[in-house]
Amino acid sequence: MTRAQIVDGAFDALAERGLTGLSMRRLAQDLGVQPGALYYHVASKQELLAAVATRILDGASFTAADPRGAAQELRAALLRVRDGAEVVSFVQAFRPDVLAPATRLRSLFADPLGAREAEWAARTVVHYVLGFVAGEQNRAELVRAGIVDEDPVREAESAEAFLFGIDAILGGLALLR
Amino acid sequence: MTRAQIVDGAFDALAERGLTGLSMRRLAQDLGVQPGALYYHVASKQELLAAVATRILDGASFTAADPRGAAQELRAALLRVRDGAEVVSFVQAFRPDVLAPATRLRSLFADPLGAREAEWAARTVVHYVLGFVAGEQNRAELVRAGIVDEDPVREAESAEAFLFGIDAILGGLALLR
DNA sequence: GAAGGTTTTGAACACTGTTCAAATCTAGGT
DNA sequence: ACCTAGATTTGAACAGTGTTCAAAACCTTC
Repeated sequence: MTRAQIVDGAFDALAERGLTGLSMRRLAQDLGVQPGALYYHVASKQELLAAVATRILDGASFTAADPRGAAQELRAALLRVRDGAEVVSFVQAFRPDVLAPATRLRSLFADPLGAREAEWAARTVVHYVLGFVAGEQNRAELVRAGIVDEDPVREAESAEAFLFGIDAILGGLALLR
Repeated sequence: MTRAQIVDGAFDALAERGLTGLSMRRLAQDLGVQPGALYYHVASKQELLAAVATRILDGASFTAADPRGAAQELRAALLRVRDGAEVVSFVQAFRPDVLAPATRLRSLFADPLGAREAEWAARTVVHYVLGFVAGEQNRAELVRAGIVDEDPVREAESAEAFLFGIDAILGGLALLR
């Protein structure tokens, strides 16, 4: 039993059962081990979730040269796994450096803007992306739980809606150069 | 013991001890009652938090005629109570209508934009405000817990940073008219 | 004072994350 | 082959969570 196996298991459990279905006990059960064994390899559930969040963000290569593409990459990576945005948001709360990948985003703004403003610009984009995708995935969870009905129109338009906001933000940032 | 008293107690407990310090048992203890008694007046903790979130948002009168002022009002209301943004975000996840006050925001965009776009614009602003304030308050919690040091510079600039993002978004939205 | 409805209790259920001494397993060295 | 030392795992417990529900207590109204 290695740490990597545990992180993998947590990632898979998250993808399959969502964040509410991811408990240390259930994870241990999946791995065929007692709960206490996990704590030899992992300090806490928070630390484990931080590793999972990093794995989620690894899905975004952040190769795009423009902020628009980077934002789309980030959204895609978050959407790839159930509750992805919520996990990243949660981890960001106590480990703000999880979004170090977003440093790339910041540097994309560094040209026209000052250092401080580039930081603010990157954060603006990240807040929006995280909030938007969390909203998408939350709705998906409500649908899955049968609390609200599916909304095919909204789903079909979600990419368009996302880009509407991104383009507004980026357009506004361009004005502030 | 009335429902209003329970919501008040929950609100006060939230303001004093934060979201992690707000349990049904502790709340019952504060009110000098057994935990089970709460469930005669309140269906669940989720429902209770929804009521608390509504109370938090009541702090924002949303009288401002411009989106910029409305966003500042929303931020102020969230900042008024500890973990305010997180609570509202959480409630929004299963009761999207909590931000019905933001309907006002949407109508502010309805003039230059179409109905669909006005909705997207309002959501963009709300995502940003919620994310930004959650970030502020999370940092405050980390400071309170002694995990990170205070950052007076950042704190002093937070209002400026907030408006930077808001102005970028609103400026960009104005371009899309 | 008795009846009836409203509210509270007290105890339990089924979970949660986490800790830790004791048992087990796995090398390495003699 | 045996033994020792270190690395893992177990099993049980601790302290907490939200929630339920029969039974008790409390009001009111007749």
